[in-house]
Amino acid sequence: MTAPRRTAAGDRGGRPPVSSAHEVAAVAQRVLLERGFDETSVDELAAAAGISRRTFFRYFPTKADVLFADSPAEVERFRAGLAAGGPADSWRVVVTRAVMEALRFAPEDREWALHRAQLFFTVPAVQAHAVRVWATWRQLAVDHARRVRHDDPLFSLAVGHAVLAATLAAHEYWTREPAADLGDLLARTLDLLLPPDPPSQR
Amino acid sequence: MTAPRRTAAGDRGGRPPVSSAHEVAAVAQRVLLERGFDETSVDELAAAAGISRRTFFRYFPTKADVLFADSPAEVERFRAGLAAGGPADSWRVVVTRAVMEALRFAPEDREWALHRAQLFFTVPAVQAHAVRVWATWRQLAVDHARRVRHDDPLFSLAVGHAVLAATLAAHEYWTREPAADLGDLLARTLDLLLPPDPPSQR
DNA sequence: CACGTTATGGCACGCGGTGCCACAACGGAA
DNA sequence: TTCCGTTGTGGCACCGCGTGCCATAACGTG
Repeated sequence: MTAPRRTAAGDRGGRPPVSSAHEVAAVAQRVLLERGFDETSVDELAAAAGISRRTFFRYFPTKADVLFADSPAEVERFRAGLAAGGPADSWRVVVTRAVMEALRFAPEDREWALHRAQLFFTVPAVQAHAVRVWATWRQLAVDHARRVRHDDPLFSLAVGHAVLAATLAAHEYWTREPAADLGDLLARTLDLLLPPDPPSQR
Repeated sequence: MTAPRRTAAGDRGGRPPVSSAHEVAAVAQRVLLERGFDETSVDELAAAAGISRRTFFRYFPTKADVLFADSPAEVERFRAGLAAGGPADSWRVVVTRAVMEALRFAPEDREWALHRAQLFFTVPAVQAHAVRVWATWRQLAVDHARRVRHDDPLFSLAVGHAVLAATLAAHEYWTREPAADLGDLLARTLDLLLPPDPPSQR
């Protein structure tokens, strides 16, 4: 019947892509940082990456998404970090470790991460989009908290929002004091904002 | 010269507005809730309010702004609440009171407030805009915290983000349990998320 | 009536984002 | 080789949001 499946061998067939999401993101990020987010149109980004405007929107559903190309990897690290916590570990420690692990970057990516963070707090459109992306983080944190306090949904929600608030506070401070270590800042803000262990009462 | 100032008497002159921001907001909010945010165009909102599309954008800089018509009043209540705290009051109590005071609504506005909260967590465009509006809240909270701990800017930032996180968590819970009292929820989430009083160490 | 003032509404434009479709570039089978 | 299915590409038209520009309407005052 119409042989829908390709034989085997690499699972390829059809026209090969002229580029990749990673390549386009790398070019676009550089251009966006150089010329400004709102001052750069998608047409310019596409031209810089050597693709058409229409193809750009196949790689990224939104102009802002090009700044979050590695977001899925971060989310996956966060998820793995939450799952890696042993039963003996305090949940606050588990969450803190997971956040720090998820947001860790290679030294050569530090400047890029800093620039991106600065975009969050200066360009409204980027910040707006970041909130939508980080909803996944929040949900993961909420699910994790629910496993600790399945009796108190408000507590779980608060934990989820606390994770985001701590992450944002650390990044905001970082943009003003770039010499600081983001990991240290995250550890401190999480310690400040994560609710304390539930008292043994009730 | 050219008599720039009108004589006196009510400070009026020129063509009178055909409507007001409050009237337009009331109509638009109803339509948006009935037909959905993304499914309603600005042309439809303008037509429903009896004004032109161009005039709509003079009343509100953005389609989403029509949902935040009373935001300035809330911000002002928040600011006043923060300033009203006596020196004997704990800063956590002051902040909690200020938030609850700012977000208090008349009983007849309860349903509208609930619907608006539901829009925050379902329509990405609204949530994105809310973040930008609430940056003012955060800044006020940060400034207030700085008066308590002027030595620790990271602490101040964390407080600011905690206020927003608690507000969001309370609203999110409220949208799922509309029978709950928003004030109670706010008090609980703020108690969970506001950092504890700085220990007397150092 | 002429004038300044203020609000309105129409028009054109740019930009982000989407649906549709023709076509290009690959592998495989006849 | 030719035909075919598959997959990526790019062009085009379209819609909605938001803005700048400008003509004009509606007021008060001289």
